[in-house]
Amino acid sequence: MFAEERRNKILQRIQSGEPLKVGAISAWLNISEATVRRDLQELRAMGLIHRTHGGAVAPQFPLELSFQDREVQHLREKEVIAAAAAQLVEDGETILLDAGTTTREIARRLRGRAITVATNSMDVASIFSDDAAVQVLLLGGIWRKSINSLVGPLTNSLLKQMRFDKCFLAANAIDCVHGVATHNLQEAETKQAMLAASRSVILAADHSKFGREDFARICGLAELSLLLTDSGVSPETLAELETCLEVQVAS
Amino acid sequence: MFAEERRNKILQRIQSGEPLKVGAISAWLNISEATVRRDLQELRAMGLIHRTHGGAVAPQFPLELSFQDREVQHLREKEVIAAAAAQLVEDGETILLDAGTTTREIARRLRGRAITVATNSMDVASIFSDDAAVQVLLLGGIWRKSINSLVGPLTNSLLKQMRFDKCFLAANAIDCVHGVATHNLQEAETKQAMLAASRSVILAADHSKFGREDFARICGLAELSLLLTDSGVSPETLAELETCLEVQVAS
DNA sequence: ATTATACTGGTCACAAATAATCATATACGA
DNA sequence: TCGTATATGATTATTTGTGACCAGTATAAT
Repeated sequence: MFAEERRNKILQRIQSGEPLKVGAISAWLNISEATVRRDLQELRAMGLIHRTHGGAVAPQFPLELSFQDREVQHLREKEVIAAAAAQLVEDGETILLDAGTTTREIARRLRGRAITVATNSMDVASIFSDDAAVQVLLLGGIWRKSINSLVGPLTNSLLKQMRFDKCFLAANAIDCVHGVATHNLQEAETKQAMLAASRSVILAADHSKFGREDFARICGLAELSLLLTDSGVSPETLAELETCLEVQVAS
Repeated sequence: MFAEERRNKILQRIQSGEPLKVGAISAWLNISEATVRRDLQELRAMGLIHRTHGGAVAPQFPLELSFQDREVQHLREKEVIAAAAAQLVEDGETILLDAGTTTREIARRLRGRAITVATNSMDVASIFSDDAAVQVLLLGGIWRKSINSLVGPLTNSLLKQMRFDKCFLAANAIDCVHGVATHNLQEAETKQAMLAASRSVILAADHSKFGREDFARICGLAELSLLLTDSGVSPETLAELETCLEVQVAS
């Protein structure tokens, strides 16, 4: 039996919706499990099946493709940072929340508080959808569907008319020399406007963001009020950062 | 049973709107609660579910909105009106869509068109969440969660800075003498601002709205460019309306 | 407010599955 | 026939999924 033949047989059964185990295929076709795994690897590389631990199933296009398939990186760290961030917020304050997975975590911790939250992120806003305590002000703008947030000149001009107690900012890259940056110029502009509209600016960023550079510069570190990060940051980096601004390590 | 399979099962039940408890899932699938929590954590990280204490529910937005259809009154009429409304829109135009069930139907008919849609309704915006053709401009403002739209002085002042080709307006009450009205003063103000920001204003309203009065007046009938309604309107009412403005009966 | 209960995330350990490596067998062309 | 390339099977170290336990914390009841 040729390899090609084998793979077709496997593919057929899996595409019919039947989940197959490696051991079952091995016994069925009288080949070693190593070979089965190699076959499945091939099929997966072609996108014809979805590999799981122990076997394979048919790929589900309808669900997976329509949603953000990217998982949240460093979820643990973000949660720790978010908990610390929420403690910085006092009742009655007006808070500006940037778009991002970290700020989304912060939003979750702010549910039920007697505050006003302004944001340009649909994800952040949606967290308060059933929250009667938090008043949500959604900034207007062009809806960038890929990141599910509102950007553009309208968003920026809106921010010029407002003043917030605290702003929680997110960023992709933080570097002592080059400052804070993100990947998109338009987003960077919006973040700059947020920064200018807030009395106190707190950058919430896990340790993976440090020492990285990115295209669109937002601001220098000195312009921030506080840098909130997790304990994964190396002592050297931490020391270096602390020469530029106040740093709080959440744990 | 593979982890993937398990998560799909869980996801399916939760997305159907059923709130699930950790213990219930554990018993249902014969897995430990620890594993259930890890699964839910995965799904949450992907943004597919909303985690709560003790279990999980479907995320509020935008998933739910595009699927869940609240009971719409006069749906048949609204669909007819919406189809006619969509035909009035030309490619390249900038369209302003009011909040309301009729305008939501119009939005559905505009999917895939090469246009820019501005709206203060989260429901309307969400219809274009997976539409690459339509550029969506979401107006900012205070999020009134009960009607899922954005209102307030900010929304109104934003509209002053814009100019739209066409505006599709919704209203609760239409009367030849008393004009167009709705139930909420704040909403009425926003609708007035919409009216002022558009070259052409089309009021989309099914026949049940005629001859009714309501608290917050929006404008007189003469200020509208076109009244779009369904064939359920009585001949007398129709004749009366036509003395005030242009009327199109969709069928 | 205080207690009681339930849920949570963390760590550990165990088992299963995997990828990496090596050895062997087979096929093919020179 | 030989040498090479490819496929397969076996072995092993590593990774991953799972369940049990525990300390901390949120929710609910009083």
